Amino acid sequence: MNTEIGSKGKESRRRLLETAAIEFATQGFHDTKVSTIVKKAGLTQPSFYLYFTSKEAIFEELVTNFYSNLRKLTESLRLVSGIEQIDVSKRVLAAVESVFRFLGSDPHLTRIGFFLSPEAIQIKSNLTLVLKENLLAEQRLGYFNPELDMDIVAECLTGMIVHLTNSYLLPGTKDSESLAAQVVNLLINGMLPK
Amino acid sequence: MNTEIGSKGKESRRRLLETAAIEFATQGFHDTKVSTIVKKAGLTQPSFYLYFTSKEAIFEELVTNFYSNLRKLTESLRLVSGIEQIDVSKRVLAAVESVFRFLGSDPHLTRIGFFLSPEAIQIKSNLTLVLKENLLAEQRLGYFNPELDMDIVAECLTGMIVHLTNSYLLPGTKDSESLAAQVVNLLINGMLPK
Amino acid sequence: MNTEIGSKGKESRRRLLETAAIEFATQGFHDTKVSTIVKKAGLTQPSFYLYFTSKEAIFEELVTNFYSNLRKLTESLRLVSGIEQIDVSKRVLAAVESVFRFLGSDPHLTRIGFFLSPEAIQIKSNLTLVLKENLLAEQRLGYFNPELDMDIVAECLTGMIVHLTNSYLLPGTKDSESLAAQVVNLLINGMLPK
Amino acid sequence: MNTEIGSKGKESRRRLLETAAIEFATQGFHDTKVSTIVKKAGLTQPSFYLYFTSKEAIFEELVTNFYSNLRKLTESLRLVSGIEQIDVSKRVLAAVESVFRFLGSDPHLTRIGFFLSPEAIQIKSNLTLVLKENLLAEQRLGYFNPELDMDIVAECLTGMIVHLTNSYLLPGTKDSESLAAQVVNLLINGMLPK
DNA sequence: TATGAATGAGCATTCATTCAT
DNA sequence: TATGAATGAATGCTCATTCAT
Repeated sequence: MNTEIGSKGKESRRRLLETAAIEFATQGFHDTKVSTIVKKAGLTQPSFYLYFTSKEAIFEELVTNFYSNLRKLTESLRLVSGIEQIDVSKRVLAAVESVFRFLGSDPHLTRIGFFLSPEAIQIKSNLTLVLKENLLAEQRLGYFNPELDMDIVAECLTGMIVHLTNSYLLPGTKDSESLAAQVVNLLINGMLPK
Repeated sequence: MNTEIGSKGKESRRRLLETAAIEFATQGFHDTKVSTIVKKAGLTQPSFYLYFTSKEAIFEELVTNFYSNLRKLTESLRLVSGIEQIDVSKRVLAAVESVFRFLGSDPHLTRIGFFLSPEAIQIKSNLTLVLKENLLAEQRLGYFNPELDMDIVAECLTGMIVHLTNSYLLPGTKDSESLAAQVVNLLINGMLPK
Repeated sequence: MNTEIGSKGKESRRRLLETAAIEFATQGFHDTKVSTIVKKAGLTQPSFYLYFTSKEAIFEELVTNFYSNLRKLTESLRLVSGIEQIDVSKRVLAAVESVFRFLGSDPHLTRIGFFLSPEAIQIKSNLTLVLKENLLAEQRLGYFNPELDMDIVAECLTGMIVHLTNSYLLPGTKDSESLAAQVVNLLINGMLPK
Repeated sequence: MNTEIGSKGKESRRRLLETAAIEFATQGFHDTKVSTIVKKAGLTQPSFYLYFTSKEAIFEELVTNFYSNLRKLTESLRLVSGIEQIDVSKRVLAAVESVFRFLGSDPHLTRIGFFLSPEAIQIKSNLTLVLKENLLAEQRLGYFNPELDMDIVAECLTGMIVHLTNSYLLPGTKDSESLAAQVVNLLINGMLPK
């Protein structure tokens, strides 16, 4: 931990992170053994501790990576809301689509951050928050029913996204675009016949 | 060894299940120790194995309990759909409300069955299935937009229910009735202004 | 750690303490392995942790045992000082002799308490203190040179005792009585010819 | 690999020895890590093995340094005994004083040689030996009580010196001169009133 | 029905040491 | 003369589980 890490070390460290992500995502935290990680990364146990202080630490780093990526996404969502778009549906659709695309971009990390980490609740609520803000802005502009409690709406949207991610996106059964389209259509138009 | 369990034994067994449910729900499977369960249940470790063959077994029994309760609920939902009700909203509301009430009735078991068990996906899909069937029936009767893919709608509904359960119901922040009302209103009417 | 310890358990615990004392005394703390202790005590590693929370804990218990035995001795020395004795030499001799006898009674514990434990300094200073008090009492009664700094004298006496214990008593080269006699004679009469 | 050590290398080697002495003296052998030594010496682990074959080796070298310094001292003590001095007390005092001064000159090395090394007993007995020889010479000249067993007297003197070194000299509470004065006075005159 | 005592199997972590450069 | 990277070999400790009573 003392010595500076050169390019070879960085590569080893990267490989450990990558392998660990797969293991954690598929086996869970406890059933993932340090011995397995290093074996699959082509290293030995002591090397692991050259780069990470503990099994907890590498897990936490993965969670943090996911979280900070998610934050970048939510930042961008906040900005997008200002950009002009033809109609509300399209604007919301674009947002939800980008969320699904993000979640599908690194399935292992998503599984870890959303379903395995103790901070999952906090992480999800970060997403909920930005969704709510955008929805509130639209509501103020008169695009949405003013009686809706946007706290709940945002939670519902998060719930749908999380669940569909688990059911269709991570297994690869459906793609981000079609999921987003259906979620947004349902949410905006409701179920009643036209 | 294989003698029938008397009343005292039944009581011990019940206490173990009860304690285990709390521990599993709050600590997770791996961080729950058999030693802790028995200590809190006022027994010793060997006694545990008088009633359960393993730590996995008691966990599985809790999951099974949750699952079979859920099945009873879904059976009742199927029946209810036949019963006459003034309008669609009321019928759907009644269903969603009963689901929330069920999920809130034993929070520890819900947490275990929905969030901790490896069968969580299967269990949720059982709920999704019955929701879908009911929605399909209404759709066939013309109450819902015929273009809606009820598979997705049901998954979305499940997603909302699961997430709100986690965010509001289990922590006790909101009650089943208000949660159900808001979910159903949103789902049926959508977000557009009237 | 939870369950009450019955007679069989007490015996196992005693055996572990006994074995550990030998190992620590002969190998030192770090070179004593828990695996060795349990093997020599006829047990397995987990059993060790049934009775002691850690390797540090069993070591500390041995140190504490030594220390509390020593305290009993020093208490008795304090009392003895009141008892009438023919002359000073005899009184001092009796005290020093009892110290040597104590130190020789459990050589392993003595080695641990005096030479291996981090509290060794404190433990020795406890002995020094009681020696000083007794010497001071005699000095006040006019039996000793009033110019002597009894702090230093007591430290010197402790130093002699500790060193001779290490050089002659623990190896078994000389016995308590002769060691005490020579130390006391030297200390009281000095080296000058009569 | 086997090249001579240049001035830069000598400096590194010296720094390692110096740092190691501090670490060993304050942490003990096992709790001193090679990684810590090199870090504090501003080097890396492989460099350590450029100068010392093992952790044991550097420790041994420190012990040897102490031992050979001590031998120089004992040689000088042997010589001094021939030099004329006004009276016995002064001669003995000079000897004890020089011992204390030596022991106080490099506290870390003293701690290592006297209290940490496995050869501590042998090292101390070297000191004891020369003290005994000097005392015996004086005794033969009639300056000391002919009945005294000089083996024991020398051991006692060593014990006092060692203990006072630990209690007062190394902590810096008292200086060599006053310690020597009190030890010698006590030893020569004894405790009885004049 | 219950328990005091014991254990097999495993796991994270540490550290002195070395290889290749 | 120096170091980034890596490792062999241990070791303390935990936990679910069982034996004998």
